[in-house]
Amino acid sequence: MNRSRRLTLVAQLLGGKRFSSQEELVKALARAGVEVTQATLSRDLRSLGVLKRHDGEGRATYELSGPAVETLDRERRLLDLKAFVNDVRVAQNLAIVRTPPGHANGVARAIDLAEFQGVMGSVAGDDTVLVVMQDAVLARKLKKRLDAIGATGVDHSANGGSAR
Amino acid sequence: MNRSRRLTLVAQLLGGKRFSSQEELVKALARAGVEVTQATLSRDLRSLGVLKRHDGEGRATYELSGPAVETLDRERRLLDLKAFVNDVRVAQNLAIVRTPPGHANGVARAIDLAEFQGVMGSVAGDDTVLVVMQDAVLARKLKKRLDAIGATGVDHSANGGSAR
DNA sequence: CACGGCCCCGCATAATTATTCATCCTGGGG
DNA sequence: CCCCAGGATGAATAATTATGCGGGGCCGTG
Repeated sequence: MNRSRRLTLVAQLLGGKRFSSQEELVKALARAGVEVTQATLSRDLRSLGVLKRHDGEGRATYELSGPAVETLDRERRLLDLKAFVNDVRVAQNLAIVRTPPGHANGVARAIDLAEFQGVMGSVAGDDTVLVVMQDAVLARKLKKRLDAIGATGVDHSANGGSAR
Repeated sequence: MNRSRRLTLVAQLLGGKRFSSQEELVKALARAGVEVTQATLSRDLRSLGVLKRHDGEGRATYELSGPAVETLDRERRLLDLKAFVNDVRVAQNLAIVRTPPGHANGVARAIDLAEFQGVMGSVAGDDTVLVVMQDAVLARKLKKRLDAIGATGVDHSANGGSAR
């Protein structure tokens, strides 16, 4: 198992579930067949630009750096769309995009920056992005585009549970 | 020194300089005349929703993840409308308001509080507020009002209903 | 005034995360 | 083949952050 493969896996795990400590993540990696120590993981998280946030009263969550960071290259945005769009539904001129917990923001930004035709704006919650489209036709077109991007790869099945 | 004052100060400090550990922040607070222990600060950071991220190579940074202050008075909210509404678009009966990252919530509250005519409710993401209006006409009117406020001063003649 | 409930805080300490140091590989030269 | 440089990693440990517990202050009630 080489390092960059491991980094990818870590990113995927973060996308799929909420982790509140590095030890948790170490165990998840172990279950996925990758054994590393917390020390290594700490280094990995740093190079991935992962951040730790406290949601409300209580537990911490590791998240891949979202929109706020400058390090948002095209590469990364595409990854967001590819890896973290779970489902897209359309209602009138609105598109509802489901993501793993905590990734709505990143996906929303990715959608904004991708400048799909007809996007008026989007609002991100925790695991849902609401995209307002100019009209129903363009909304359906957006869904197709996103579905297509998601179909092209990125394995989501790496870990066990989902948090919501 | 009252707690919420301290929280405000912490938020200001975070906005002005990079801090990479709570101890640093504790010292900065001390210089500003507020003495607290790291324990208290840890709790403060949590309630402010502050996050810690690692920039590129090396050091960590604490950042606010949302609106800096939690107790906003009316004065302040109107300021939000003036300063943080970047753009307003209308689609059907919805208004999409863009703000600087992290200010959507503040702006949303400000909109609710201003009680513009026809506002049914609003949802805030990170940098976007979705305002649901009674109908398209009122939505367009809202856009005009917000545009006007942004261009000039604060408009005090708002009226109407809000839901939230 | 006494009492109970709350909230906030500091202290001490537990829990978590980052780093230091020693290895172990790997890939060139020489 | 031998040696060196660089990168990655684990083990141990330092540094940082979170928290259990108890104390103190502040109401509202009886």
